[in-house]
Amino acid sequence: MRGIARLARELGVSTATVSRALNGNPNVNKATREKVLEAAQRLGYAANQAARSLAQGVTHSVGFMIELDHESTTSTDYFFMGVVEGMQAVLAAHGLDLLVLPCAKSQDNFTFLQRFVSRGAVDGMILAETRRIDRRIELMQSSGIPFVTLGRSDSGGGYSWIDLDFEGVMATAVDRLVGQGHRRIAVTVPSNDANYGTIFAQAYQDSLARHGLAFDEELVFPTRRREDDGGSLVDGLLDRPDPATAIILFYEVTAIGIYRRLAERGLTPGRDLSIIGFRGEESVRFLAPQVTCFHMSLPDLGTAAARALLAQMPLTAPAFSSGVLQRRVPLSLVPGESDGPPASGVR
Amino acid sequence: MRGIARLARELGVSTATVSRALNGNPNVNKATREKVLEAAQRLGYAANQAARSLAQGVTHSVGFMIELDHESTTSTDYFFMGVVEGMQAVLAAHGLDLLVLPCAKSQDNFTFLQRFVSRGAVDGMILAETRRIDRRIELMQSSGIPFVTLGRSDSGGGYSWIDLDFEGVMATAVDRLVGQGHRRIAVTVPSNDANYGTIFAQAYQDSLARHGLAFDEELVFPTRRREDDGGSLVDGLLDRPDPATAIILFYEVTAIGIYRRLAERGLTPGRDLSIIGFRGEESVRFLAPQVTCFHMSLPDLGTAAARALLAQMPLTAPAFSSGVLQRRVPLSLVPGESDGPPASGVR
DNA sequence: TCCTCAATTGTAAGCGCTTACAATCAAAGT
DNA sequence: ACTTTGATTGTAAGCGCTTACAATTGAGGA
Repeated sequence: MRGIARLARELGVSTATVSRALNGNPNVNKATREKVLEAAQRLGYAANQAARSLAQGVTHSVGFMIELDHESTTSTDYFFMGVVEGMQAVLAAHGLDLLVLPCAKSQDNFTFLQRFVSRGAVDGMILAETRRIDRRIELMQSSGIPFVTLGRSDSGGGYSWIDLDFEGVMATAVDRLVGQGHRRIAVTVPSNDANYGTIFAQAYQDSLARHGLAFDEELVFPTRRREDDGGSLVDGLLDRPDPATAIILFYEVTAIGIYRRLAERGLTPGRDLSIIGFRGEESVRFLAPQVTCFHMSLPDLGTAAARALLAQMPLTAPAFSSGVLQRRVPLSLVPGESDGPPASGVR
Repeated sequence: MRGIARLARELGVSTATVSRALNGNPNVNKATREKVLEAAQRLGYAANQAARSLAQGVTHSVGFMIELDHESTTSTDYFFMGVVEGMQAVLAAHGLDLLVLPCAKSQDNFTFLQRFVSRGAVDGMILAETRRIDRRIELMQSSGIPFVTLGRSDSGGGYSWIDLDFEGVMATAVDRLVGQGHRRIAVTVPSNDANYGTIFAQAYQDSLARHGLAFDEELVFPTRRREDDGGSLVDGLLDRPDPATAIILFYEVTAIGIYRRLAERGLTPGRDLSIIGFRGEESVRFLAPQVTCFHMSLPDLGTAAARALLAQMPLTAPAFSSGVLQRRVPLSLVPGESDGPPASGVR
């Protein structure tokens, strides 16, 4: 005999009483409860999770599905760890376990998610790297399991998401550059199919429009998260009749290639070409002159996601707030020396 | 009625037959099996995980416990993600789910682990960031659940671990430097309590001894994973009667601070001070001259860990190989220009 | 003294799935 | 024609826990 039954026999009470004592049910004599808890402690007892889930119909755990993809932002340990830290803290405070579920890039992410969801392995789900069109969202909606996405998508109806405030960042960056006198502002966008690329590009267009600046498709450069892409970029920017004087980078690492090529051409970042990075990354912290970029609290992002999820979970949702929550987490500008007024005689 | 019972009724067979069909039990008529599979597919059925685990006494999932610590090695660029990639692939190929379990730094990691283990939430466990003395190992051993650690420890008896080949790296680095003519070789070691610090330091001593070089405690510098620590280091190295001419870095980022300070002193890396980094990190890839360092395949590390675990799991263990597996994953030298013969007139 | 009621505990029916064992049936053997 | 045998399916007993409901007990009230 094992598990709760063993405890029950040991103490001469029924399994029901043990269960109640262990679960904080008020209908247990105080003395009995203590006896049970003591014995549980002594025997190193912990309720079997499968049995518990089966009986309760609830797992007390939420999944965080991530995709293993070198190219993606969320796949850097730093980003991931930071976000998870925030999530974990909030969830743990509500008695929920966070299970990070890594999906291989080669694997179909829809099927992957479906498995966990339809098997009832989690009570809630957080999805990362949302695509512009993402079937996972409809899947989650039809499953009825609470979920939140880290990133917006065009799929599905109203659902909860947390995203970076790309619009705010872009507006701030463009405002700053325009204020410095720039008129030809280029931008890099991610070359993958994550939705943030589209959003970033759109925000760029909108910001230009707000200043009455013309949108030139040739100033939009799809780049990968590799520093090398910075080199050719510089040539593309400058070797044209109407060169750009500033650039906003989605991936900050691109700055490394840019700096290098600028140096080769005898040019100086911040003077001959103004550069603003999106999210400050560690690899770039050491560049001189320091890249002007935006910072954010990664744990806060995780916290926000976890909270949005909790708001939908029957167990924890405060009755009043259970609903769709959509929020853009702001980033704050950290001025460096990589931007400034455009050199008059460009080139 | 739901679950398997629903399917059974729908098809006019017993739940036992459905279960057998779904699980690939050979004692099912081929036609029946197809009928069942078709219906399952059509109705989007997937077995409830809790029920399955309870009945089988097995979860088909393994945990990978990590600790959330921004400061540590692991929180850099792409360590965990790479490792997880390898693990996930191997485990998935054996029908096992990988659950990454993040433990907050503030949380007691022993208790954290104990919860998952004693509740029977996983069939196997992989532990990261092993300490020199690590109670988790005894915990796992007494639990009887198969486990592997990423990193060695002095705790427990014989158990499976996978670790980096610190000894090999150190030997190669020292050999190389000595070959170039260096006699005063310094080293940085991590200032935290993870076991790899001790191992690295020991390997350093051993390698020196092999060359008959004296060990000087003053040439061992505990450093954090911050580039800043490189600066003071340079002064400590050079401003002494008997300056060091080379240094081996545990954290490669330290090179950034070193380069900076060397430049301030008008000195050149590779000429005035030879530098060899341990594991090549993204943040340092861009330094010029390029840092001589070691590279490894992160996924291979994960793969090795997963395999070592599988060898202990009754379901998957090939009868012959179920046992303790201890392996040091080698790294390969990637020569840069940060090392070379010591300048004759040092300083 | 008998009854009511609240506090506490026990009984037993599941939760959804697996699996040992029994049952059925048709093909094959004698 | 009758038994044997293998293939296939059904029956039912759990897996360890929760929980509705019934049972017990003692205190307080009529």
